[in-house]
Amino acid sequence: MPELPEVETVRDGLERHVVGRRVAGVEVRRPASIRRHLGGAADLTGRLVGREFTAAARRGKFLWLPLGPDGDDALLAHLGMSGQLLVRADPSEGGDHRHLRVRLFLDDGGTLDFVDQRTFGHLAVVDLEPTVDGRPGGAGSPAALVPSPAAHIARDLLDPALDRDALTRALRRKRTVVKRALLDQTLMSGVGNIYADEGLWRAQVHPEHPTPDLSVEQAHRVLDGVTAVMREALRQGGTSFDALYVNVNGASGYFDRSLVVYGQGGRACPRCGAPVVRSTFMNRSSHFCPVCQPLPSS
DNA sequence: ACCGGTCCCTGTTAGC
DNA sequence: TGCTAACAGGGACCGG
Repeated sequence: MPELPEVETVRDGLERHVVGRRVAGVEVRRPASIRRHLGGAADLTGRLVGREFTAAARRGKFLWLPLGPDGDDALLAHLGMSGQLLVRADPSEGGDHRHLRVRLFLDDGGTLDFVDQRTFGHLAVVDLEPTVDGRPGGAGSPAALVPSPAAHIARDLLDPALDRDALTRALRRKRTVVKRALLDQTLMSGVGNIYADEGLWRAQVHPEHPTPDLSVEQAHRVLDGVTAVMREALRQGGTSFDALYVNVNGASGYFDRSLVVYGQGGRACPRCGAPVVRSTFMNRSSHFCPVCQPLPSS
């Protein structure tokens, strides 16, 4: 499932392979994949054809490609849990992907294909608006602009413009439990179920540790743990599961081999040997070591 | 304003 | 073998 490292891998691929190219046509095969674009397929097509992709930007799990020449709007993409953006040089070679939802024809004969099996992802053309702090909108963003539908999303843990001390304070002010806070995209963005579990294991903090009870040191450890695991995943090209996620050119990441707790229920904790516990929480599964990550005694 | 619960959606897999 | 149910989960949305 694409979280920050995977989306950043896609962003990097788009920057290298799509920026500078122009849209020649749009084919929407599944209207639900553009459900967030008010105006439908015709309007989406009208706002894309003839426009040039001038950059590839990202904040958390939101990706956008600013459109030239004006650069005050952008193609916004969210990959959801199974979305892929595949660059193809010649779509007539080989068959279309089974879950091809939207195809953008580029002016040099290639395509940018949006493929999404589970359909939580979407594309839209949206206006950009100024960031509240005047800093660049996110990774790869050349301007202090952010897509309107992503303006409520907080900066992510790898963003140089992130105020880490303010985030630590905000985290401890929350009246919830730490894993829920990690997944709250308005507090910090980019963290999903996988990296939340891995980061909490590193920090030796229980997923249901109440946020107000986190010491400053624990809060730092949690943020550092999540940041570190995402950086390592990014270096390895993102996590991949059963080929659902592939990067912009179709190459799978391989960080899944390095996962310590996620999906490892019953396996021995590499730190202490106790069996990793899998529990259900927030309609999601949580994985943690009950010995290394004890709940605080209240 | 903040918080927690629900639902959306589809393909795969486990279990009877 | 064939069916059903569980499962995967980001984020919009809504009620308290």
